[in-house]
Order: sequence, then C-alpha cells, then structure tokens
Amino acid sequence: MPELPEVEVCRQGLLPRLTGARIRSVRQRPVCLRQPLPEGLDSILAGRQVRDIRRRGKYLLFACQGSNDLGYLIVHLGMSGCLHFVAPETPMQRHDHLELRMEQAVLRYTDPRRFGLVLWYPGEDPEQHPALASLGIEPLSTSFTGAYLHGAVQRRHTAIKNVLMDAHTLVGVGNIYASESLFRAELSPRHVACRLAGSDCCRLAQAIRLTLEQAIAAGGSSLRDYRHSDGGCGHFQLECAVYGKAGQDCPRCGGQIVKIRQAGRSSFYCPDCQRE
DNA sequence: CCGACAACCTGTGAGC
DNA sequence: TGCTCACAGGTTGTCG
Repeated sequence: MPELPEVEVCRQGLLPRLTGARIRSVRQRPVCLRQPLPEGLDSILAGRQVRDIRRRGKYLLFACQGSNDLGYLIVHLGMSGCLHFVAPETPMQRHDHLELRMEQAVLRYTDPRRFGLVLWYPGEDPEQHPALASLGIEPLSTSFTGAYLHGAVQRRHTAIKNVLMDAHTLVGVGNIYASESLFRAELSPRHVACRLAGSDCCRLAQAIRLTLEQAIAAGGSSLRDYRHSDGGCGHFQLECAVYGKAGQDCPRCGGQIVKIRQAGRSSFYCPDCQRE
C-alpha cells in the first residue's frame, strides 16, 4: 500500500487522536508478519502514554512514555498494512493482527499480505534499532540535494529507477513515486545511474521532493485498498501521470506510455520525453 | 562490494 | 460460475 506520502498522511491522521492518549490494553494475535509480533505487547504498552508519532522513511515511530522510561512502537505497513480506528466493540477481522485500546479510541493494525512489521524498541533513540540504522537519507530533508544525489549515484551501475527504490540510499520512494518522479524529471527509468550529470541529479532531486510533497498535500494516492486512518477512502487522490498508464497518452508530449520490467517491478514511462 | 532474482503471503482481476 | 494465472504499494537473503 504505502510509500512515504501514504505513511505521512497516516501519521498526520493518527496524531490528533493519539497524542496524549493512554494505552489501556493491547490485543494481539499470534501471527507472523515479516517477523513475529513482539511477545507480551500488552504488558509492555498498557499504561503508557503516546507522546508523539514520528516517521522515518516508511516506518512509523510511536513514542510511548511509561512512568520511568520511554520506548517506541515501530510499525511498517509493508504492501498492504493499514492503521485505522474502529468502534470499541468491533470484532477482530480476518487480517487484524494488533489492537491498541485507549479511552478515546481503538486503533487496529490490519495487514492481509503480512509484509508489514511491528517492533518494540526500549530506549530513547529508535533509530538505533537495526531495522532503521541502515536507512538512507530522507528525501524531504534539507540535506537531500542534487549534489547529494549525484554523490550517491556515483558507483551505481544499475538503472536509476532501482537506485531510487533502494532504501539504503534514499527512503520512502517506492514503485509508484519512482516512476512519477522520473517522469517529472524527464529521465528514463533505464538511465544508468552513474552516468547522470549533476544537472540531471538536481532536477531529479527536486522532482522527487515535489512529487512527494504534492502527494502528501493530496492525501496520498490510492490504489485498491488504501484507506485513511478514519476509514474513508480518500476523496482526495493524486492522479498519476504515468504509473499504471501503459498504452495511454503521455500528458506532456502525447507519446505513448510504456510498461517495462526492472528488478522484478513494473516501471512506466514515456520513451519520447524521458531521456535515456 | 554490487546487482539480479526469488521468497515471503493474500487478494483481485483477466482470460478461458 | 469457476478455475488458473499473473500481478500488486516492500524488504531481505542468496547467489553469481
């Protein structure tokens, strides 16, 4: 489901209802996501107060203050994960794996494909967690510039699309926004990364930033099962320029959008105006 | 070190 | 209607 914008929109949707909320109890199912859920989340979390929700790449970090210590519930939504509020007596559904019960709200974690991840980090700095420690730069941070991208791309002999999708280089850009950003920058997804000029990298970095910012402002883009945390299926949806548009006209030059396969994933682009 | 690929799992839509 | 197949927003491990 979610790339950076969807995760960020989810975070913003959760913040007002969760900040300051005290967790009363936790229900979890003995299910294996990418890893098994941490054992005993109820005894870990009950009584803690949600102080804040941060985001690192596609991970959500819930700061949970106990009487003596701070810890972080770390959640990754994988391909199909979703956090949403439910009415208190709603029965657990087939793919509901975790429930945080607060006085004012009940939050569910649902994930049919179970590529998601839930972790507990006991400590002040969740970025020390191995799952986060090797993540690349945040594309919306001020340090993400064309010069940075140009440096990061130097010894990458693979297609630029693959580099954009590599979370050790750059977080948050998945299959949709990689295609969309490259379209905006007028660069082919097949362009060999290390052959990009500095000016290309400046345009691309800017394109990534704008694409992600617009998607966040639009409330994320919705394919199939994406839902906002309030359960609504965004009436705001970002319209993709090329993703999923094979055979249709390029909105910039009128050429035909094609679909190719890169590293096992579909890429969409316009061969007429996206330069190899 | 780097890159390509399979694997993890369920749901959905297309085609027959 | 019902079957089979390909494919879907992510990440990790393995192999060359």
